[in-house]
Amino acid sequence: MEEERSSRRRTGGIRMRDVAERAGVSTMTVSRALSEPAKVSQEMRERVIRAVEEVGYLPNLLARSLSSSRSTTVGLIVPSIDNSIYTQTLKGLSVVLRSRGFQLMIAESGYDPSEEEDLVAAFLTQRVSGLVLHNIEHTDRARALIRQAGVPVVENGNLPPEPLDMAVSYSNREAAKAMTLHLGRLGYRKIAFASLFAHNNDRSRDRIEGYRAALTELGQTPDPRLIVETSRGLASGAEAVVRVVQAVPEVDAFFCAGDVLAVGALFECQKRGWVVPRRIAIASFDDVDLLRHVSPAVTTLRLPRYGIGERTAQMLLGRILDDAEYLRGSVVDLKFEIIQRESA
Amino acid sequence: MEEERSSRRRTGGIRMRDVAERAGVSTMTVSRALSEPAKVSQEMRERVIRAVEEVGYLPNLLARSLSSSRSTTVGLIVPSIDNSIYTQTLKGLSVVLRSRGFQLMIAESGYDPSEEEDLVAAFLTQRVSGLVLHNIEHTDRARALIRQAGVPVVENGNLPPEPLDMAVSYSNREAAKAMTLHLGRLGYRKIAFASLFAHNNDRSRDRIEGYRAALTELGQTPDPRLIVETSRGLASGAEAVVRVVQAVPEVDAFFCAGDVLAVGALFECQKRGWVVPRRIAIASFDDVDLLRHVSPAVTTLRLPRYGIGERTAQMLLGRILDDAEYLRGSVVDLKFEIIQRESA
DNA sequence: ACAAGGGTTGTTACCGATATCAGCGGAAGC
DNA sequence: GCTTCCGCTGATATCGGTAACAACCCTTGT
Repeated sequence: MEEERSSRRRTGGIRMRDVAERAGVSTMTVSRALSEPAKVSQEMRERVIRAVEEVGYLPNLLARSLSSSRSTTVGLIVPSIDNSIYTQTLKGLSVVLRSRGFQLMIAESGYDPSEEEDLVAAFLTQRVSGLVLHNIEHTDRARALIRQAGVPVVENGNLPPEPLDMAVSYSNREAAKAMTLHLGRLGYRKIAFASLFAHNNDRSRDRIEGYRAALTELGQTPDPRLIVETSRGLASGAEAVVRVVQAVPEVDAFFCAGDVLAVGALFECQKRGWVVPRRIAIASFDDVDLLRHVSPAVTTLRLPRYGIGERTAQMLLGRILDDAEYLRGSVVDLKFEIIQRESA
Repeated sequence: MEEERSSRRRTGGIRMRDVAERAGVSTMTVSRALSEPAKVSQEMRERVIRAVEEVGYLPNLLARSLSSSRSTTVGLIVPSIDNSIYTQTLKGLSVVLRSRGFQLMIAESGYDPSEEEDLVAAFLTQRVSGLVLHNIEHTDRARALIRQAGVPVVENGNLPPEPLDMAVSYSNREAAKAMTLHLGRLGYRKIAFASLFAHNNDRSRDRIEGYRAALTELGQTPDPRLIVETSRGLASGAEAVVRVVQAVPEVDAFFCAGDVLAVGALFECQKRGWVVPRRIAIASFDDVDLLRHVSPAVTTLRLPRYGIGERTAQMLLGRILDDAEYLRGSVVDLKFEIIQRESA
């Protein structure tokens, strides 16, 4: 005559105890059979597996994580979730994490450091076992929270001078510099640069800096009229061309800090009947399929988006699962590549 | 002389008990002050809040969820994470969920129903309190798992004839049909259709069906040579044009089942010196910025991508937080819109 | 034959929170 | 004045697992 002695009504489904009773063993044996099969005899393992299937048991990861103080989720914070540049990195992360049974939680900060801070807190509250941040700039409290929680973190939008923990990226500064130098070597003298808004965006700022550094190296003094800040989108690229041309009609090259901007710029030039690259060269940041298929095909930088995600996940897992303390402080530079095509 | 009586070493950070001791109250008062402030006196509330800040307490959501059998995470499964069509929906979901303190977990099934099943199990194991699926086709076990878990689900890639629970989408069939009819009314007679692979893809299949239905309504017999199945990407769009033109040179309209395909097709036509829409019309599925800015601007379907995410999240939250049982079984059709431009 | 030790399994005490119900003081009702 | 009720707080059991250690069986060494 079994009686429910608990005053608290059970809500959930089948528990480990049910499996244990069915298999005629203790819950510890079930737990071990599922989590550390090597510690259990062949026979027990099979009996447990069978019981699991018979009763349709799904482990409760909340309970497991709470008890073992170890979770299988990783949090990702990007500035803006609907920006296509993150999808490749996201894919790389997802593939590697999933292969080891980890889940990815994603959120967007809207380029707002204080929102990033809130999200860090929210993720820590969820007890993620790792964090991925796109920014390399963080509020003091965000840094403190992360340090206090002792959670491994990878920054991956840029190479941070002082990494929070680990970092995987390419150098925005060096990439912008390399392309600008490349244009200079090709003979272009009046190289304009269309930047995305640099407010709360370390990537944009570094790109501008790289551009400036290259000009200096080319023996030029950066001309502020050749630098325009704009938002994302095709229309912005077009508008950027208009603004620069108005200020400096003799501009002969246009380097855009984003693929979409470059396409917008290209369309605008074509609308004006300007032959690219004869009248004006165009170069882009970040390779996408589109840039290879427009005419003329656009010279651009290939960034290791997928690899960043992949490597980020590997390092995080190394720290979480294999306790690879030697990874702490690693800053991995995955490099970029200039793709020379017809537009410059 | 306090002594650690537990044999198990504590790993975590500051617990609710620490806050309670600091504030000189019981953990229940802390718990209530944080989760149900109305049930606690003004004074206690303030004392607790102060103690929380002083000791730097972050609640443990794993423990909360386990104890209350209520979680604040929602799982999203998409066929392919690096497809840009999901970003708007993802954004809509994210914004609404976050506003109510929920986190989004995301995973990709790779168009594989059995992988979807595994992911459903993985998410249920994580005790998500809601699921969002892009597919409307699922394995029997996936359906069973979901039913057994009693978790609210929204399907949102298509309108399902038999919803698992709730659905928010537009009708792929009706959209394809509407555009095809539109082209027919504009006077085009030989309308080709470029489809994405239909294997394990209900959306693709419904689009083809809609196209067929429209032709029938136009008094034509669908010509299999005018339907090509292809993969994603600009190159595929171009190649699709090549294949159709070879088989049916007199084709006068080309309806593509995806924005990227349409651009690829447009480029190919221009490469061949064909005037669009004079020689051949082009129409696309799904609106993106690019289609408005190419020349000629491409006639397309505007799909309620963001709204789907938003509404999906609202319905899920309704079920989870407000116990809105009346939502069960709802299928919301958010409609589409034909954007008439120059290419057709 | 007996102690030592490895491999398995079970018992018990937690992980960090919340549900439930009891207790307590003061206002309201008669 | 005394009972009733309400608002607030706390004690205790529990959510579904795992850590740590004890217990047991059997093999091995001497």
